[in-house]
Amino acid sequence: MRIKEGNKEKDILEAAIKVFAQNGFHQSTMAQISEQASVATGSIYLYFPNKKEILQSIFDMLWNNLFETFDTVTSNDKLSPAEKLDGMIDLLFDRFIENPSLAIVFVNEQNHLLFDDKNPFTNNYQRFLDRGIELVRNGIERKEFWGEVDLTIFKYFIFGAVRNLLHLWAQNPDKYNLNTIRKNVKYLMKHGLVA
Amino acid sequence: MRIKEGNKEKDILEAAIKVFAQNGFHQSTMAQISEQASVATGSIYLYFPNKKEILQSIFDMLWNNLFETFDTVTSNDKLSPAEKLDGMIDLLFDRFIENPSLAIVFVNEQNHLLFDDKNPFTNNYQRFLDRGIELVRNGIERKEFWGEVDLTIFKYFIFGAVRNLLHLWAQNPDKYNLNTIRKNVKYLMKHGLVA
Amino acid sequence: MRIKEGNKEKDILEAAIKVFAQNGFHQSTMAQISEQASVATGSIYLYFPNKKEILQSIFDMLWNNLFETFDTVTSNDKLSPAEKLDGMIDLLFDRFIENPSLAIVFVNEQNHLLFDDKNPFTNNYQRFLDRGIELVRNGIERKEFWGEVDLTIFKYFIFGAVRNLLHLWAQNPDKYNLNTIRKNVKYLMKHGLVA
Amino acid sequence: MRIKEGNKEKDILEAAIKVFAQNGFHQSTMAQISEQASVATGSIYLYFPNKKEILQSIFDMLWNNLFETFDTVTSNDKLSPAEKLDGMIDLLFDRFIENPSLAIVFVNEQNHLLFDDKNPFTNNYQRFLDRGIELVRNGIERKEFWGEVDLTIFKYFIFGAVRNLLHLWAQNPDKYNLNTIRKNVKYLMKHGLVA
DNA sequence: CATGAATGAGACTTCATTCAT
DNA sequence: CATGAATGAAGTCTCATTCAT
Repeated sequence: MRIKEGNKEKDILEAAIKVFAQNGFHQSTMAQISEQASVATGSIYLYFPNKKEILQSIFDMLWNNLFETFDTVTSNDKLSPAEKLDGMIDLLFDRFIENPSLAIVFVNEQNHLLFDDKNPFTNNYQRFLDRGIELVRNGIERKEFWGEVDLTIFKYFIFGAVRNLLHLWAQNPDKYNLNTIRKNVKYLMKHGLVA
Repeated sequence: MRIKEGNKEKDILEAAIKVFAQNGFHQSTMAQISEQASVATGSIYLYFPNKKEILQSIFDMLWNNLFETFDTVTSNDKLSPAEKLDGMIDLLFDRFIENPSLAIVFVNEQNHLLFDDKNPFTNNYQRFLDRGIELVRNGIERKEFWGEVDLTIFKYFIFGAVRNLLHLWAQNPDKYNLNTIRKNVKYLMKHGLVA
Repeated sequence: MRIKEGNKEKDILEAAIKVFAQNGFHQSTMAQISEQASVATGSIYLYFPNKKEILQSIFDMLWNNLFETFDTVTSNDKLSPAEKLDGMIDLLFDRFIENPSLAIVFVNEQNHLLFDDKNPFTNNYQRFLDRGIELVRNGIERKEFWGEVDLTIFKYFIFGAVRNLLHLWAQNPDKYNLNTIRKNVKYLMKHGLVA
Repeated sequence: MRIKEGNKEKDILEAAIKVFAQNGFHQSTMAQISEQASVATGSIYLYFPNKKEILQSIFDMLWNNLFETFDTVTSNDKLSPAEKLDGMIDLLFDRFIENPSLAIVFVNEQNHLLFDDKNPFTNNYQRFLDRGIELVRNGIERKEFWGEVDLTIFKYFIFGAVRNLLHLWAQNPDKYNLNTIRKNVKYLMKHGLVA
């Protein structure tokens, strides 16, 4: 038999990320993905039941991955809530810094999946964000954060901001310096615009 | 005489907003739009050359509209830069408060258009945002705002945040109070999380 | 608008009968049908939701039609049960005599539909056969028919015999004379082989 | 040593019969057959050149088998033509009584093969039936059978009847008693419906 | 001999767009 | 202007067959 050599599933996933990033999910065809992955079109279906599931898998991978690394940030008891929040920002940025295409897919296509049906990945996605919220709640209790902030609103506020900046960067990784972006985000998140 | 020929173009546009909001641009069909607009499918092509141009027009309308109302906020010389920024936030939120569907389309589909080709609307969209940037620059000069902030980054930061919160609200207008969201946004934008 | 001229639905149905007869249902493609009907492939879907439904419609038409003409045979009270059965044989043969292709489709493809799901046409198909059974039951009560015969078995016996003979004829309408076949069927049904 | 290499060809054939009976020839996949046979998909091609040939082989086997046992019935000179015909009916029914799946395949798929190309099995199939015809001709000569009967027509008549009844039974072997069916067939074949 | 991953041709179906009325 | 039937290109997915191991 022809042994499943290499990691064709991973090849396909990476090809899909590139293609989705370039054309958007709906403009991308299975043929494009298979070509990018140097694989026959039909072979994709050995690994994924359909096109949507490929996108799904990309996000599953992303959030599982992110969620797993979460503890590396928060387990350190010496850090203040604010520092831990900074750590989460770093986690996100670090995850994408090697892969701008993934950032673009993340920014553009996640909504397509979010409200469709109960997706398993939603769990880790939401769970990740909710851990962040815990940090904020903690900071409020310690009087380090402003007590009037609505936690859910903050969650969407900062997540939207980060997402949009990732998009800006990913669209043109050479033009914007991700570390500058990162620094600004951390500052604005904590202190806002007003001097 | 033809009774109430009304404004068929507007009917179509409004129908499209609803349909796009519900299914997303690519999942929406011309047939759905025409039905929602109570118009024959072929009639759409009397007003728009193709499907994409409908989306385009939605954004044109949106940003032209927004850009036009801009002066109402900034012409008042008694207001500080910070107050004017608040005014821009209000402008955005007010624009969507009557039309959650438009908010959803705005949030989900704008990216599809942004990097495609030179779109005319991009002008007013960018122009609107850039006026905001002027305000920030002004505030920095007056030492009211933090001087280290990168203007472009701030632009994307706050725009992403607002966009994501509009999405949250539009998805469930009865659950979240847009004014609470608005208040939080204004505060976080200016003072951040830290007490 | 382009008015639905002629009877395109009927054209497609007739084309499908020809194509199905020639290649069998599964070997037939929508493209073949559309070509035979002088219609664009996509147009078929204006009239039928999918390929299987075309086959379905063929049988619906066939059996509804047959069932409707049934009374012309049985309402005549002067006829004996045997004569009425002969009349049913005639009904069947007459239905196909103008359309050998329909006979072939009928013989080859009906089974594909029969056990799939509850098909509406099954009703008229079964109803037609069951009317025949009523005639037999009647004949038995009058002592005109052999009392030991199992009605269901007879139903399948004679129906299978007729079907197979229709196939023989339809495959080569010029070689076999349908009236000769018909005469033999009637005789064998009633008196069997033994002198 | 390779334990029980058994007869893989036979395994595949039997698996195919089951699978074809359940789904029909065209709905059946090579993968289903290989799984049912506990064999790798590719292995099927060591024994059969393609899918159609499997079906072919099933019928070859069936008719060769039937044809071989034929003499057991007709060589007995003490039997009348009518009794010999009964014997042929028995042959057929006995062949299927242990294997309803084979009956279903036989009934549903034989036509697909019959008019395709010159199939070798057609020989034994036709030869078998023609032997039956010889018996009828013989009976006619002896004035035991009705002289007006067209031999070919009778062949298709009785074969269609039997086939349809086998189908009825095979679809639900527990509901219908094959011996009752057999008895009815023999009677109807010889004496018909009329008392 | 045996395996089953890989292939790629081809089928069904959708839908933006056209155009005869 | 308006209509909606008709078009046909294009995309997703299936599956018989091949072939490297």
